[in-house]
Amino acid sequence: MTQKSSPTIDDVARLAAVSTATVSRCLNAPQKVSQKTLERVMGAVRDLGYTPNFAARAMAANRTRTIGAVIPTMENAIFARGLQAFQEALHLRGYTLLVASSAYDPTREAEQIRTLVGRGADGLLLIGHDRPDATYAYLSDRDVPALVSWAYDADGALSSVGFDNRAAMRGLANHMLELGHRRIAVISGHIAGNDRAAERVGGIRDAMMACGLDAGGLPVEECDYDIDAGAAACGRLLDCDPPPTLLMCGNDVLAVGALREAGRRGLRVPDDLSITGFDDIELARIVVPPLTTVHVPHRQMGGLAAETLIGMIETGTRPDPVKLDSSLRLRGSVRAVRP
Amino acid sequence: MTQKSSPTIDDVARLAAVSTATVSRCLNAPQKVSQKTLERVMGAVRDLGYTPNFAARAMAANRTRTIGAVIPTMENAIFARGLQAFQEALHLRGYTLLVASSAYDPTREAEQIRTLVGRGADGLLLIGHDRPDATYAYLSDRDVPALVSWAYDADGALSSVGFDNRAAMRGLANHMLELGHRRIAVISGHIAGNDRAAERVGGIRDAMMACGLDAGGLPVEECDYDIDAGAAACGRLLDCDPPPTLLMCGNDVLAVGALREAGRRGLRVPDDLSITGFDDIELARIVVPPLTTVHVPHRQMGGLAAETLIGMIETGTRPDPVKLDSSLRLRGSVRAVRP
DNA sequence: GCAGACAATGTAAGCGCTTGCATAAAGAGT
DNA sequence: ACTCTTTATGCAAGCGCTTACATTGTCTGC
Repeated sequence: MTQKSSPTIDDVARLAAVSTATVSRCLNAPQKVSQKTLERVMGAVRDLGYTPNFAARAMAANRTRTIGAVIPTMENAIFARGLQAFQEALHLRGYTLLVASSAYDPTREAEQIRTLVGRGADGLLLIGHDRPDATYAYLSDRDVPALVSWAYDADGALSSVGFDNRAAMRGLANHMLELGHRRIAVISGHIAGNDRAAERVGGIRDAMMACGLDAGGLPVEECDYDIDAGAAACGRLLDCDPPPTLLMCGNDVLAVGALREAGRRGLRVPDDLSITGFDDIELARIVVPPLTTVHVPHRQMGGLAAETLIGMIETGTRPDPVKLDSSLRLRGSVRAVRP
Repeated sequence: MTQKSSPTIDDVARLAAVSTATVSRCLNAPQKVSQKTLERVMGAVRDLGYTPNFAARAMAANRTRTIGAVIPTMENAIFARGLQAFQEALHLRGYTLLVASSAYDPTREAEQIRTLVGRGADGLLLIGHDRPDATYAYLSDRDVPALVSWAYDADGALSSVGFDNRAAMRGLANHMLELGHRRIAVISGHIAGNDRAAERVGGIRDAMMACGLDAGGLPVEECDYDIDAGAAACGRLLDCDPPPTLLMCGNDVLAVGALREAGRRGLRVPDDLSITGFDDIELARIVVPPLTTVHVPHRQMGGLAAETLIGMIETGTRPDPVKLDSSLRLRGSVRAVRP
């Protein structure tokens, strides 16, 4: 049914009156071929509308110039944006991106990794460090270069190009403590299997402890990373007595949910309740009031991750981990506590 | 460097003491193999951690159970959502999705189509009908099943599973005319090469003409599909004298941009200016005021497109086009004109 | 004019899988 | 007991490309 009549390299070779080897060289290493032959062959390629068969190429060359990425979800714009930058950088170097998502499930992640490797990915980009040993064993068995992003851990099984989630959230929490907030509650994504979520909550605790506060009593609601779940979690936290003056959320999506729930209850943000996010997606600037959040350097991270991973693939070396800087974005969703 | 030691079908065959043909059958047609052999082979597969090599498989079988989709952009959540549904439906049938984006550029779209076909896509999903004849010629040359979504045209070169953009926007425009709006302006995405954009503007003109209004004088600003461009276009239209009482936008993203610009200028929406969108993405319900818009049945469309395309691939028939219904979502961003 | 070096091209062996066909084994029917 | 099915398995030919190696042609420099 499919590709009834796609021209093959043999057709091109015949039409240009050369061997298939020469056609292959014209496509992959033109400098090895005489000008005259090159033109003739490229003419034949054009006339036939020839496109090399990817599978055959992958099989013969044992590389695909394809890189796989397994991200937790496409739903959150922050990953979409980061991948966009990653993809653009790959494209400049002649690589193609294959994306799969794991829905924050380690089992699915392992499956997706296998699929991508089976599809011939020359290297992999993964998010965060927290995954089963078996997955790491698989990667090292197969000798597949892999890089972690979105997190930074100098001692991880894989090298990383990311930022320090803990320090970033600590910075934000410090700022909030300076504004006088003491009744703090947290809405976090599920922490199991998600080091970014764990580190962010950890950063808040760090800041509280440095202030001499009891971080053990910090109310933390874990939920899925979507607006409705964020709203529900916000509701549960607001029902506490006394209610918090500040809600720190694991990402902007949860914060938007919290904002909505606060509005539904007639609370004014930031006068009655301050809310913070994390990621700095476009949404953070569009909601009313705009969200105070942590800006994640997604473009820089994507670009650098691409360069680094390509380096690993082409030179076979393990790179030094890179820690990028995040920064605070102070906007209207927070204010100081009334004295 | 890559896949130093991935086990092959030969390794499995040796370990299970059968031929490679039997291993292949265990994986692809288990009912053709005796229970005993099946178990032995599957055990070997598990022990070795064997994953079939995709490229080899594609080459030998000349099909990949992969479907390609070329969408205008990943940035707009409406495509992301629609693809999500498409992908889920494909997955149920054992197919995998490969996505590429064209940035609304017909040349890039043609490239991406070639790439996907070169990668062995068994079929393609494309958005809209407006593309060069050469692209259609390529597809029919190669006998690649392809389906159009997001638009409906009974006479298109390809069959479609979509909705009537013109009728949908006409419905919204009718409603706005009933509310008394007469000074209407439009913010549209670029119309060249984009039948959806063209049809939506056409739908507004239809409604106006049916009301006896001069559709020729309708101010239309074309711009890129992003928030900033929408805001800028909104600014240009508001500078007209007299300014419009209603801004109809080609999609929700543009409408959010318009909303922002109106706010920046101190105009109250909907009291001073009504604004409408199109698509009904999540954002439409989150902005203040929430957007009146047209709900696109993206989930239904994605699911049905998947079924239809798989049908085309597996039976080789050309299906009847399907027209789905869109519906209005009336929210706070519009109000009747003061008498 | 000729050895030596280099550039351009061809030859052919796979890469890891699927599948048509041949073969072998096991029942079924008479 | 013997043939005829039916079922399970093996054999081996590709699928369309890349690339190591062999071959041929073209200059250099002496």
